Amino acid sequence: MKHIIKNKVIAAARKAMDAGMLVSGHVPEMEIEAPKHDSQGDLSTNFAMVSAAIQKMAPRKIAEAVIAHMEPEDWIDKIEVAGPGFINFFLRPSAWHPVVDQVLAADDRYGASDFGKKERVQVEFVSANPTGPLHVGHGRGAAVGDAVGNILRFAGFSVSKEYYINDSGRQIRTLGTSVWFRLRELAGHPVDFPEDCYKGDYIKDLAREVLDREGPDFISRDEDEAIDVCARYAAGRILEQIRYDLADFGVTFDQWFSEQSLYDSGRVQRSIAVLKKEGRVYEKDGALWFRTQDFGDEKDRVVVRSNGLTTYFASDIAYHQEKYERGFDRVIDVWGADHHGYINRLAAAVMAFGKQRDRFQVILVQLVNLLRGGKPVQMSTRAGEFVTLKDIVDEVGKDAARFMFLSRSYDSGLDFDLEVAKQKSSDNPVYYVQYVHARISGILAKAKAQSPEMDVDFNRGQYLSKLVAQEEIQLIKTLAGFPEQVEKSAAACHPHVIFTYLMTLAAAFHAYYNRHKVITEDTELTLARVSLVLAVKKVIRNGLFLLGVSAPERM
RNA sequence: GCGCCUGUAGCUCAGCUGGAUAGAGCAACGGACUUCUAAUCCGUAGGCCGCAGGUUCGAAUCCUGCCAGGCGCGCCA
Repeated sequence: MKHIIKNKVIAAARKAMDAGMLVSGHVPEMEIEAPKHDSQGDLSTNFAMVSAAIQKMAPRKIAEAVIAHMEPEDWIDKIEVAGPGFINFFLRPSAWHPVVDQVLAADDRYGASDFGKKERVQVEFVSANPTGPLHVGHGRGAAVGDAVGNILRFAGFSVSKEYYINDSGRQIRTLGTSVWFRLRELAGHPVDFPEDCYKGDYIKDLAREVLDREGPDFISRDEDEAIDVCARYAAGRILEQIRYDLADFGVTFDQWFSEQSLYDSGRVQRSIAVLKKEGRVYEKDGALWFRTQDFGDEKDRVVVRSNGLTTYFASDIAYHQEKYERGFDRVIDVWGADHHGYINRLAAAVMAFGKQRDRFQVILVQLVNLLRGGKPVQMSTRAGEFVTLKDIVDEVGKDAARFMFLSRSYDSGLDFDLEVAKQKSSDNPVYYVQYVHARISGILAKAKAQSPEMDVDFNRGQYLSKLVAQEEIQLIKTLAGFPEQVEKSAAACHPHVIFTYLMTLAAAFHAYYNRHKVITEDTELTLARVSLVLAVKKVIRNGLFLLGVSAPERM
């Protein structure tokens, strides 16, 4: 509808110019949008205002000239000039009816587009160290990364979702040490458990498993070797659990990428060699420094420590170089907000490898405030006391958790109240939206039962001219807005745009539902309304799908 | 001190690539179930858009400064 209006405006402007009422034929970028108030019509354009400078005319004069040359249409009621020069279009219901048909025809592709032009995008998210279970913060990152991937894919990007496994380095070693100490405890050797080791109960479980597998003689193994065995076993098991928990949360990846593999393949050393060759690094105090300041970082960063070990940064450089070599046009990393200090140095690395800055993007997800009935839930990672993602999914369910995580912009901190997420009421947005889907399913089932000859699933927008109620037109207008919202959400990588849209659509439906019966005595009206609610059902489902939330037939 | 994020109704937040009279949910108050699911709806009330300048025909939106909160500033990951 918007581009039809836009074309009409352009055509009218040309005619106005031919008639000598406008001086320039130049058509600037204009907006066609739905005004906030009904008194301002159904659609509105700022064409006259943005043309004022070019035409050297008052906006309202331009608007009047354009309207005067507009071809009349039977679906346009009237066109007005308003405010500083807006051109407002008041449409008849027939203008909106084709939308229902479009939704039904496109079905699960309604809202999809080629906006991304198949650009290859990698979205890397979660990427938690396999040293312990995923916690709440990881949950938000997982929900965001997964939804961003879904949305970009739907908007025509070629998307790959990836998990980077930090299975190398000191933390894994610490994990091994933690298990080893607990294992010795189990075997009856009193130990002084180190302060910097992982303290959660899961470490004890892992120690028990290692002991069972390796047998009692394991205790007398060389400590260095034993820690290594513990580390490898524990990391493997924890990663397995992470995969499982993510799958339960509805998150799957196209690729799991091991940090260790970058070392094994010599990739890290090669990247460092390239930096050396290109003079990007220098030695100071026995360490090797990367001149990240040349690319806008606040200070240079160490890639090889004076003890000869590489830093985490070194493998990250190699990893990101490898991403581009795999052919991705754009790389998006989803990180917790506490890692923001890391962006500039990695961006420097990307630029050092000759990539444009905008091909690397970091989505910083702000922290989650976990509450229970309004009161903060106390957590201490050091003491190993924290609420895991699994705990949350077990308590409130996957759908409620995901919807809650995606309800706000990730730029803002998020209050996640377990009590609210569990409530089956209007306090809980997920049910508000899912309820629409379930309600419509109920209606369609009843319609089918009453008139078996009416095949609602193959309904193709019949008797749509019967749809004239204000709530019906409002509902169709909202349906018409979905593709644009998907595009907006994709362009900004903001999943909450879809959340907000779904809430709006749900509200429009509930308002309609409470005012009008779908199944009436009038067969034609009933068929028209069945088409309409079927279209609503499909759009709700498509939107929920993008957020990774299910659309239930019954509640 | 420096950097990133945030500041909008009592609370939680949308709106931020500039547009008309700033929106939603919760909480408060008053209504609607003989109905295709009341997990819903309708109404009322609630605002120096943190403060001060600037740019603009027009600023919650862009720029600058300040104030407040969160996070970060390692040869850790």
